[in-house]
Amino acid sequence: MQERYEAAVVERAAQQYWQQQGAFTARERAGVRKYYCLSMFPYPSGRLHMGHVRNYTIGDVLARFMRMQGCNVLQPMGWDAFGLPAENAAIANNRPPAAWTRENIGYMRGQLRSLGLAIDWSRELATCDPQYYRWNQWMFLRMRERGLAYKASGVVNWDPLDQTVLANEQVIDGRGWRTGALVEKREIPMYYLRITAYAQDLLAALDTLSGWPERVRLMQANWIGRSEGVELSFDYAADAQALLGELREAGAAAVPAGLKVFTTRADTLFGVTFMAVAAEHPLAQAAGRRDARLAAFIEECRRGSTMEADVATAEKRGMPTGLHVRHPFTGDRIPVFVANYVLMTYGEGAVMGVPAHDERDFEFALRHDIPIRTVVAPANGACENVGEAWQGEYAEYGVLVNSGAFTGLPSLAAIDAIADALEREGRGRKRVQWRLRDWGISRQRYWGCPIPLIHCERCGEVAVPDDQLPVVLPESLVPDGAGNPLARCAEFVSCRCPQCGGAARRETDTMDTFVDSSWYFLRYASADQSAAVVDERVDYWLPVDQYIGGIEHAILHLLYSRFWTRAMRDLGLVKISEPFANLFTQGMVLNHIWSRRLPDGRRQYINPTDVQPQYDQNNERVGGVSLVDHLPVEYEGLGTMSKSKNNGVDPQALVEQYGADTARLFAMSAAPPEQTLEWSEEGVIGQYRFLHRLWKSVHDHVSGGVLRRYSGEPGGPLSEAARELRRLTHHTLAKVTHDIGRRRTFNTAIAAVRELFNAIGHYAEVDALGRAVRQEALEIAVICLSPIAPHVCHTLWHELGHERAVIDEPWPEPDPQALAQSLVELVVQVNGKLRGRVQLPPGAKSQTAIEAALADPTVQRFLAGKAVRKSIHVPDKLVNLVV
RNA sequence: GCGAAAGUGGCGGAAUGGUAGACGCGCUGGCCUUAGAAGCCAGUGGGGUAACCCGUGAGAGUUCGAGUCUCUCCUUUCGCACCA
Repeated sequence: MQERYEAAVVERAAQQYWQQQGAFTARERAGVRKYYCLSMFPYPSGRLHMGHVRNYTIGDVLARFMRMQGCNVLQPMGWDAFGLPAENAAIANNRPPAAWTRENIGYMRGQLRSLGLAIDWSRELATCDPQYYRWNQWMFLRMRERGLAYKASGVVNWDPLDQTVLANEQVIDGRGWRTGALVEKREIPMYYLRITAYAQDLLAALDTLSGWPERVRLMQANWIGRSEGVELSFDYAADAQALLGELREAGAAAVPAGLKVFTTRADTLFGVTFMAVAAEHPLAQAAGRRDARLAAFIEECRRGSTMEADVATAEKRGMPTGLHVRHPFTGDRIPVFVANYVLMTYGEGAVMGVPAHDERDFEFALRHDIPIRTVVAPANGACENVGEAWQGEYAEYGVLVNSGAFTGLPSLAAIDAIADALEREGRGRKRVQWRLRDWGISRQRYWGCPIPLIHCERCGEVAVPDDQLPVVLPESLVPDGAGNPLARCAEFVSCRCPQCGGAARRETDTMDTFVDSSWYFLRYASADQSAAVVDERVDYWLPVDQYIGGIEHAILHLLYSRFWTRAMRDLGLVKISEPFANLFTQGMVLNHIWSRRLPDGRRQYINPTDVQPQYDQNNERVGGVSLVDHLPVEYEGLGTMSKSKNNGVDPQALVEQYGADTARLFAMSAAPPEQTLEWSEEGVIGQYRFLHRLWKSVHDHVSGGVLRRYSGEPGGPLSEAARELRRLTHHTLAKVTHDIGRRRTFNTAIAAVRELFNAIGHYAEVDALGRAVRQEALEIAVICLSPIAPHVCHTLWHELGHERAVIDEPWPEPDPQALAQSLVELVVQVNGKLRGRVQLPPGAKSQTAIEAALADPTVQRFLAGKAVRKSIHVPDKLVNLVV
């Protein structure tokens, strides 16, 4: 055996072996438990980043572990290849996105291979491949036939200079990223998928996803946002009626009969003192037509981005329309305002304002001098103070006051009574409101899957017939940032109408890339099937047994995939409803951020590898010096690794310098996988050293001759040291099995193996029996580590005298005999504080344990003169004496 | 703004409601070496000669016992529908 560990040699040999054996090619096998292990596929951005390394290592550890547990494992890989970054690169390099994307895939595939992942590469797919996206188109048309896909108008970010639609990411502080122009909201026609038809199912089924993190289920439930409430209509007062009548005569579009709102707090109805409508609301638009100041305000609301975070954090502003509605019970005139915080996309685009019982309405009322009417009092009777010296709103449920016939009812009963009364008069009804909106999939962008529709002047909108699919995206175009080059590509746009054969125009919008990623996990099961989107093999492999990906996908991607799977189920294509049985959400990878301000005011970010940090007396980074130009740089704290902050670490350099096993070991050991991981060069070196020591330890052991591991056969009694090493060996095996298999805490599994390894280092028995015990300890250490550092363990396993590869080794069971102990230590507490320890045989009775505890001299000192009032005994663990 | 999570030594982190700080990084001392690196041994939360005392973002509460459960607050991170 070679004396020194050489990562490059070891890793090349192991990877070659796996490839020659076709070790990770998966086949359907009856009677064997299948395990479909999937990490979210990468966007081919150019190079792997540490987040990828973390993601794919987690998946690989589980895949290899489950294989050794006897499962038929499938671990595939593919490319989420359509998207915006390719267009940005195309603009920057003046090259088509296709070329850039395919080059990146080639490079990153090599990087993934160098990590030694147990992937079945025969199923590789890329979403920009026409043989993949044709099925996007095919399924879109099936959904359209069933009314699951439809056309409607939607709001987008519009750059008035570039005359182009911007992604939210391209809006920076309300301005276009290239032009700096103030972004506007603009309505355009687009296609939607009716995800809301599945809202109830998507919400209810969250309860069945026991293999998902609770927090993800909560986030999805909140996102879907079911709320029960009352929809009611406020009649227009004379002023509003007159205006709307004028408009009607002038031939304006249909104007609704009353002002409809949705509220979860119908019990506060008598406290309504104003109404607020969104700027896009028809009533606001109507009022704006005769009031220049109002029109200017509405115009102002139109500026800014469509992002909800921007809308919600913007200053709450409003302006009266001068119009009024009538209260449904009292007939009071209520003024209508236009407000920038009312969303046209939620509910009816109008809300009733109850300042006394809603925080936002309260602030709005103070600013606009609107009366505040208390109609709900706390149930404990302290109602007389409410409504006097106003400190703030009372937003809780209570008992109704000043509410006509409903006065005295508790809130919940009042909601029912008010809903009933409204319904009798035909003014309202109870209904469920969802926060979830239908999924707009149209993108006015080039590098995506074409929407398979044709616009014909005679026949209208016509579907591309199935036998003409796929509608292939021309790959030679180069976008320039202004509009969609597809729309300027005559060969693509001009076509024949499939119905009438006349000249027609092809739809040039492409699909949201979330469409591509909403079903790729199904395609892997039958990746070579050219006649159908999926075949019967999908029933064997699906659902995914373990899905692994970043927490940032907790809502959108996972919800869209759940929806898409249901849509496919209802099209009769798959039998499952839920695609992912178990979900694991990994944390982000962080690194320090360093920057400095350039003379022209821009901020320049310096890669942490090029910075020598300076620390204050508390050892905190306060600043640093660039190693390149020796000028000072400022510390900005930790942040997720990103191109924009220039704080990424190139895994390639890491693999070249230390090897894939070290990179994998570091990614798994530095933090629990669900939490953020802080990059640390020192931490990497620590793992590298560990592999060297492990190698040397095996080398020193086998240089004395390889022998069969101790397995409990007679051969003379074991020494105390040998028994202790065996106990730790099997304890470690049990812990690693539990930590990888159940808890998924790879960091503690690695720590346990290191503990075992430290004990092996201190173990000095040299006779045959003693060496057999060390052989056993080393073998189990290697097996335990093999899913995480597979290359070095592949070689070490052979060196320990095995023909069969470690990946084909069954995962061992801990030996209960080795684990048995003759004495266990119990902790003794007095009033919950640690005061002593006693040794007892396992399973000692409470009385025995308490007597032993009382006999301990330190314990006695703390008990002196006090009576023991109570004693708690936790078997084999602890005694607590209460005095 | 709304939704979700996280805060423990100098640092990353460990701890089924039961010994706070496993394991590692860093640091200190020693061995080895011509020297350095690597390696090996020992030590390493704070205070105190010691017995002990204090310590898990802040404040309350539940409990025999709280880093862990509950509430309030503070800070940080993630998501908010056209980044993927």
